[in-house]
Amino acid sequence: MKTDSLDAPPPEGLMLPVPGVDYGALEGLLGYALRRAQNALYLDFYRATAAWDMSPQRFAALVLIARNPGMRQGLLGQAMGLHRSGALRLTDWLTAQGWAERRDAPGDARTWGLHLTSAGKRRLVKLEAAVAAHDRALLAALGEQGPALKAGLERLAWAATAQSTAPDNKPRRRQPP
Amino acid sequence: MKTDSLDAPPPEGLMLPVPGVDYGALEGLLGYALRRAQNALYLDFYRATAAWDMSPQRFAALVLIARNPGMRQGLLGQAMGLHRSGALRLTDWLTAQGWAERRDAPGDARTWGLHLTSAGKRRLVKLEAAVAAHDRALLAALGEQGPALKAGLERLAWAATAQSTAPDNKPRRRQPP
DNA sequence: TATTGTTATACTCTATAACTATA
DNA sequence: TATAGTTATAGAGTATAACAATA
Repeated sequence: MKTDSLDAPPPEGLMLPVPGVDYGALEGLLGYALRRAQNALYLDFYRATAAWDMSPQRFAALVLIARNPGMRQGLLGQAMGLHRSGALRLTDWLTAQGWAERRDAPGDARTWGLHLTSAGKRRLVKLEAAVAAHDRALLAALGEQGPALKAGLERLAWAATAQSTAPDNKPRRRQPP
Repeated sequence: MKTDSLDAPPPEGLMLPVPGVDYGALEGLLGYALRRAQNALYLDFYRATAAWDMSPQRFAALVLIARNPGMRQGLLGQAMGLHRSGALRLTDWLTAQGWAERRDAPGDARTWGLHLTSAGKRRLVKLEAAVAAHDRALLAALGEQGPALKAGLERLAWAATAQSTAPDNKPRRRQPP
């Protein structure tokens, strides 16, 4: 199951409109506008977190573990839309870098409880501040329409979910060649 | 240069809020809302284009080539934020699948002119209709705030670009280990 | 000397499938 | 029998670097 993805390397460059190129139907698409915005946001995220070896996904995992100490690896994957194996690799990286650690979970010997290390908690404070500043600057640039945009994105996520999970719209994965 | 990316496989699952999980600072971030929306939109794009072996990126390339017949491979990459080698692979796939073809470009013997094949043009009509329907349904679900959302996304892309390319904010790529 | 496209290679992210241990 | 996590493997997408041909 492969294709065009959500979590990939930071883009080589910006998807800025190139003068002289006709974008045709793309200009009118909400999906394309979303893609362009995310492309730009990703690049700015990497810039804002240059002092850490961070990615939007890793950052989200750190926040989730911080706020839900002892959470299972599988639950982390579920919250992030990842397969179990993806959650494993992500957790491996976080532990290897000293951000988090696996501890025995009470009750079920099959599972780990994920926790931030002391160093991880300490480092996360500054990292969260950097991400918050990056996000705040964007929101500020949008002026009074910022909050409406965020609300709109949340509605959009909901609408797309409803549409792709509707009973007569069978979900689909990419076909093998 | 690797990490978390824009074009990767369709996500395993939706990034829906999981009951009982505390999302902490993520809930307030514009960037996280954007990510969630794109996750859902990607999944719905794949559903809507199930009759083709399509991805948002491939679709964008097809539209660009259709509207700019004879465009160079490098220009395609530039418009899509891709490295030359990425544009090459993308073009290889489009030609292998019979969507497009490389023709000699007049004037410069180093470059190709990219064109849709006749079959590609024919197939693109239905594909564009399917994508447009998918996008229109989302826009409809947003009601009268749809156009504002699209405009907001365009402003957001602009703001993030301005922020990451500001003179005192040096752009950055992920560091090697 | 710079640019276009190519080749070869490597890395990251993701998924699938089979396996182990536990429930 | 089902679930959590693991291991091993494969595939897609992207990038880097060196190269040839052309400008």
